[in-house]
Amino acid sequence: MLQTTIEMEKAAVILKLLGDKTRLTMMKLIDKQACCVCEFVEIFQFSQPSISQHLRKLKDLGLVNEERKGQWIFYSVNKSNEYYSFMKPILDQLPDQNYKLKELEEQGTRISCC
Amino acid sequence: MLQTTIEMEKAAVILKLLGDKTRLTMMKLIDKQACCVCEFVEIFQFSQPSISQHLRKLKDLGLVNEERKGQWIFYSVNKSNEYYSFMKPILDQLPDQNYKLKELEEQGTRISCC
DNA sequence: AGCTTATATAAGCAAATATTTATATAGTTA
DNA sequence: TAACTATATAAATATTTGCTTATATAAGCT
Repeated sequence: MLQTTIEMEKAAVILKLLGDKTRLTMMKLIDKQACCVCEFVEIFQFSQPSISQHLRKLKDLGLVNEERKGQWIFYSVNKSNEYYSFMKPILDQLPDQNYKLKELEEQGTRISCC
Repeated sequence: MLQTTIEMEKAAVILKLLGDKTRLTMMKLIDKQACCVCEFVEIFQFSQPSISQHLRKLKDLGLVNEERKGQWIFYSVNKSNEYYSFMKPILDQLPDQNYKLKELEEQGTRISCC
């Protein structure tokens, strides 16, 4: 079975993006289901612009999809991106992060959007 | 088949280290055979301290082994490190970098050590 | 021992990155 | 249309990173 390869330059850029705990957790979360910005703000306890800028970087590489639903914008992993197969084994080895969403629900902090 | 997981914190740290093109290329090279510092200096055209500092970071996480042979120190991927299985699928998807060593040989720039 | 070669460490600096506050845009609702 | 909510963008700033030069350490050679 011939292993598909990725350009070194591109691989490094993607790994650098994933090498930030916030973005890595985001990607693991939205690999399973779409999340909106306000959820991330709650989960990570960073300012909204900070969250938006992380998402922007992921979007600039095409790693995520955004879908507007009314005033909310939902982000999810773009599984048809050419580099998804490169990232998949990484994401698969990460522990499930959905408990973070569950926590929000329990706190009742999970906002109107979801 | 249960997928082994890695702590998020640790995963992010490792990905950040691999998210540098120099270190990523180093790791791909020494996944196959040990290389010494002087080779890296030739390959990457950075100062020797710069190379040593990259290697130091990899060593601090236990990702590489160092073996002294006389005045040279050879570095190789530490395959018995607990996180090697996390990195392996990444390294496997990278294009082979051994042509860089071949180039050194052809130039005759490949130093005494090897 | 003294010189040379290979590597590591320390210190300084420049570039890149991530955060914040302030402001703009876009959609929703009264 | 005016007020409100969600998100994006811009600008300022703090932190981190990676490089360089200078210096230290360690091994080999004469």
